Amino acid sequence: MSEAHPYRSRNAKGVMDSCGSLRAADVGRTVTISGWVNRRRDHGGLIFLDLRDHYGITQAVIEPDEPAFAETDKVRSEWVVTITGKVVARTPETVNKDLPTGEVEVRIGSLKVQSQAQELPLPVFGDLDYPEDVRLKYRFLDLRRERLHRNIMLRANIVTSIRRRMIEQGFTEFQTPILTASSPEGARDFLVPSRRYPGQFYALPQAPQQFKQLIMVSGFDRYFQIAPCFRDEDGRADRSPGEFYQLDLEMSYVTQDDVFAAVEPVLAGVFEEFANGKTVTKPPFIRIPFAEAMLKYGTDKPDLRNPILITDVSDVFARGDVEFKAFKNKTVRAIPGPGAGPQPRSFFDKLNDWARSEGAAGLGYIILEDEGGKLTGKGPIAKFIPAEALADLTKRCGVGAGDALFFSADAKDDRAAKIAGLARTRLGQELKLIEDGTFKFCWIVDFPMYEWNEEEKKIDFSHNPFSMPQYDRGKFLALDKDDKDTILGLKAYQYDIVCNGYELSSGAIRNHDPDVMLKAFEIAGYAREETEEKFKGMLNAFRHGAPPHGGTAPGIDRIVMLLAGEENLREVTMFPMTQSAQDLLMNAPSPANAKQLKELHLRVVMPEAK
RNA sequence: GGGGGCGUAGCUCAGUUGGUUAGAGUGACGGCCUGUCACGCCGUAGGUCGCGGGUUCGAGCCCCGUCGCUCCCGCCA
Repeated sequence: MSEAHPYRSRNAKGVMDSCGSLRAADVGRTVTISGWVNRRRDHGGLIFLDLRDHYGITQAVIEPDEPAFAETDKVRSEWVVTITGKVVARTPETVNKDLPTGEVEVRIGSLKVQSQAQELPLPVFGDLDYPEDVRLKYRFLDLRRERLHRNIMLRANIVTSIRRRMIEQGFTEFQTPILTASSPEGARDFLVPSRRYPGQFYALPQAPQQFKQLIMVSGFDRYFQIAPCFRDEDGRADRSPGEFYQLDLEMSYVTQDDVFAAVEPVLAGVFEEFANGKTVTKPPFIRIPFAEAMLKYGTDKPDLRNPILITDVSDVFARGDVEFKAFKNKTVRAIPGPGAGPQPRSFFDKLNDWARSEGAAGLGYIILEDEGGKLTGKGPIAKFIPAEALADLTKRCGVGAGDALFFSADAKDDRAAKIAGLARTRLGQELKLIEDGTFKFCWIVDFPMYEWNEEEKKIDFSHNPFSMPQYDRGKFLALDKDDKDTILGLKAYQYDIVCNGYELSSGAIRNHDPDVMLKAFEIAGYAREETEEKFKGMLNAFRHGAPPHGGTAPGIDRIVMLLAGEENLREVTMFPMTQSAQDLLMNAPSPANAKQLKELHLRVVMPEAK
């Protein structure tokens, strides 16, 4: 303790002083603290500096007859300074109750400028909103601001909590390669050219999928990793372009229920820890089969805070006494609008316009009114629906006088379901029915193994090609490519976790049987030799004793986004790219020089100008 | 790849039907001010109205193209 520290002093207990540490108990001490000048208030004779660091804000003050006055007079916002001075108590009327350090201030005895700041493109002080490109280019300034700084710390704390909870559940963290092989199916890969093998490429992992399965085959159990995942796909508000993080996990000798039982307490626990007063679904989370989700919610990621439930009413419009031609021979889904009856005509017109903009033919509706104790329908299509049919509709959809009922109709089931789902969300928002202050979890289970690709007229994997089909092994191996209906009806041990309308996690019980795997890929159009070649390592492993295994991979970024109350991943990512996948701070991507290209045996062919 | 929104001072924004010299707040700079904590008061500087083209006597405003950011569709096993 003999030599003074150049930036930060310590108290008698050896605890470091900072811009957030000083309290009334420190009055009388001489301290050294460093930080950014958050704000400067010049009273001519008297200068106040609010000094800010990671830990907080402390007011410093100096009077004109002090030796350090001239130096203090020079400093501006965001300069970095070190001050040494005496901690004094503020007079009662000058205490700032909004600051934890507000009972004291530091009298500047000496001040050293460590770093100056040019005029700021983005003020750190204040909480105004600024353009995204400026925020990204000057991310280091944005990160100094309270909101982002808080979000990033929240993220770090959440990740720490997840690690602790996983380890407490008996999981072990393993690292997996970043430079690996490209895999077919799925998203577009990022490729890394090989210097030593001309014309050959590594790929960045879209997820450590095959590695975690190999870890299970290698005899380890209960793997997890906060894993970076790379996918060359375009961004969305809830999907970063290029890269993101997953809580990747895998377990051996487990059923689907075992995976659920392992994951639920971790997610529920971490949400409860950071929910900040919001309620969280208690495990076990309810399980909704995919088909039921598509019917009742019109999506495989339902927001259960929205009380609206969709009902299939195709049969009502198929009845002989219902003569509404536009709905005949179509899938018709009814979406209740509780309490929407009194809304003005413009409300219904706007919804109809919106539905058309989503590609629907429109959004039909009837408004339900009480006419002398009798429930009647009003609106453009009400006249086509006789009383008996109307009674059936209202009973099945659980609506009454004062409510409205909307209809999504399409020749194709999935399109009718999708529009109904969008309408459900929109109605929930417009009618303010979405419950606030809660995180509602559910599992979506029994995803279809395959789906029909209309464009290419072929069968595709609908989700994860490594999932185990829910089907008798012998019958599966005997399937013919022409058993289209059977194949498209197959379900997989494939499941998602959904929270408040966001897909948080996707997982499966894996297919660890090489014969079933070859068959599964064959059905999706991959020749056996092709599958052997693409998954050589994994198939080989499966032929040397593979345990049944399964897992899932919750998205870290989305978990943090939900807990931070943000609606965009960039608000919880330290150094995000733009939606068009550019890093404006580090200037990536950028051209490679001739030497680099030569070493990699690459030549650039620019796209032709339009 | 496609559709919508936005783009005016360092920053946040206003800008009428197309009409003289494009404004305000904030920040910067200078002056005044001893208890502020969004300090206050006075003054100064700061603009290729994203860029290019067109219509017009005249364009920040209208038209076409283009660039950037963003939201969405496609895509995301």
